[in-house]
Amino acid sequence: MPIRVYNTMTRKKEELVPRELGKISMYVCGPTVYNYIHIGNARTFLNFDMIRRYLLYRGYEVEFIQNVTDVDDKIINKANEEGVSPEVLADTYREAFELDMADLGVMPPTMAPQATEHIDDMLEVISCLVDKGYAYESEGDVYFEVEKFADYGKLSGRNLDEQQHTLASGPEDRKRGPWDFALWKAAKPGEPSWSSPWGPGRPGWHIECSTMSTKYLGESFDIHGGGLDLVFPHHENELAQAEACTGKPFVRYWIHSGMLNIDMEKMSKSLGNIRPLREVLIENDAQVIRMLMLGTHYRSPLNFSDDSLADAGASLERVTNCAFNLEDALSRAAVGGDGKKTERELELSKKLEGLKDEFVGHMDDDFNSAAALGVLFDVVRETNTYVGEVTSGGEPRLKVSLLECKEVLDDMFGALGLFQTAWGTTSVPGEEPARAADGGPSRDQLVDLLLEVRQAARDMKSFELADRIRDSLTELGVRVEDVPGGYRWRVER
RNA sequence: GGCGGCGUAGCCAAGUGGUAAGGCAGAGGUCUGCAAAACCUCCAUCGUCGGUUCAAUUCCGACCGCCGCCUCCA
Repeated sequence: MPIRVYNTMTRKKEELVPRELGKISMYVCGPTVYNYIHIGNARTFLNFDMIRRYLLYRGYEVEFIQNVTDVDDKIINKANEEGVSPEVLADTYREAFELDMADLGVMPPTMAPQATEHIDDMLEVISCLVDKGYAYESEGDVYFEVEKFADYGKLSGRNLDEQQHTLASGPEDRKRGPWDFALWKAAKPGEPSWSSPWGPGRPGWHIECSTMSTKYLGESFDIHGGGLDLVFPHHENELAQAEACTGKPFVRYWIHSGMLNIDMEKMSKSLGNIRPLREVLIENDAQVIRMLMLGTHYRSPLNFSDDSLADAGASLERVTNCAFNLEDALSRAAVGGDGKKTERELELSKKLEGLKDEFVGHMDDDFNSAAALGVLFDVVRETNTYVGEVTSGGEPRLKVSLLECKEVLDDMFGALGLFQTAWGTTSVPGEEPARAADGGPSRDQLVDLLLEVRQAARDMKSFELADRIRDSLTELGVRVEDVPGGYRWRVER
């Protein structure tokens, strides 16, 4: 079964057929590094990380390029405010961005080209456009002449004559048409600049993406992504530049991530409701944020609030509980006698197999992570039921069937990017690494010792003492649960 | 004004021309010394009004409400 993706250009779901068999070339617009990113940015990057990981899961080789815009009005202004050079400012926030992404468990791009390191490449494209008559120089600026590009508007479905053209504060008089946009901006005093055939200046915003995406991925690469708000004008302009210059289709599939609102309102400076990712991460595990994002289809609007965050946390806990309890059961399960599955185990295998197919079916359908999560929770239920049977003794159960549950769960986590580190390794709860000791007793040993004492107290019906031990451990963040014939514990995250 | 999207249970959120996944919360039950976790059961006719159809929440139309974009924007 093929993967189907919604293509913004055609406004339809289409079968994903890569340019090259088994290989996906993908470009996602990255940050302008003038500030810490906010939770809305994070949504977009998490969505594309999910998409990338799913493509990997489905066996594609994925080349993932994400640019860093490190020269721009916003950067220059912010640098002036802070009294540092634009270069230093951009470097600072680029590094912060990389840390944020790592915290979120977003895989680093295959390559993260920076605009300032590709000025020459951009100048080449601009020259190409000037030579072909699509661009013109005007007082040291160079503009793309929208009227010359017949297909202009095909991505965003706009007819420019019918658009409200709010006059920008820019140099309107230097442009031939109101929709013409800058490829090159003449330098003003004190601004970073590079020399060009049209005098010193710096590139416009859109040109870097056309240039760098094509440079690294070639013509007509597979997927171009970004936030929905970039469709117009950013992507429309990128497309115009690239296709005007090369004469070939720029991109095969345009994918756009839906916007995130805060408490039902658009996040904006004027409303003062911007939520920096870093702040959110102080009180919330990255996995909670990912869970929240996965719960809504990537193209739908998503409302972000403390309530929605709490909600996501609660459902994530159901998953982590399952993982912990599964791990615990695994540690106490019998190897499994003659290794032959009983009717029960055969039924379980069959069910898991079916759920896995369902899961893939949902993800194949335009990366429907919300529906896929539904299936994940079905697996959680099956696992919990089986783990319950194992834990409560009765007939001996097969370890291999527990491992089967684990395999399916881990598989789905990987496909969704849940519990994955930025570097492609997993950190699924339950698989606690051995706690290091300094030669003395380890934490585990001490906790187990306490719990053995508690168990003895319970056996003697000294419930007051038993509860005291449990309560004290709870206060210390150690969660104790009794199971038939024993106990299990874990450290709360 | 142009383009686009949305309106599904208390909340979040999938989805389908044939009587609606999943999560959270809630109610009841099982298990437990208690608790926790878990399991079981219960909890919606899908904004309104028309139309097409044997059958619509799902298709079409109108209307109401909400939202995004229209060169800052993930």
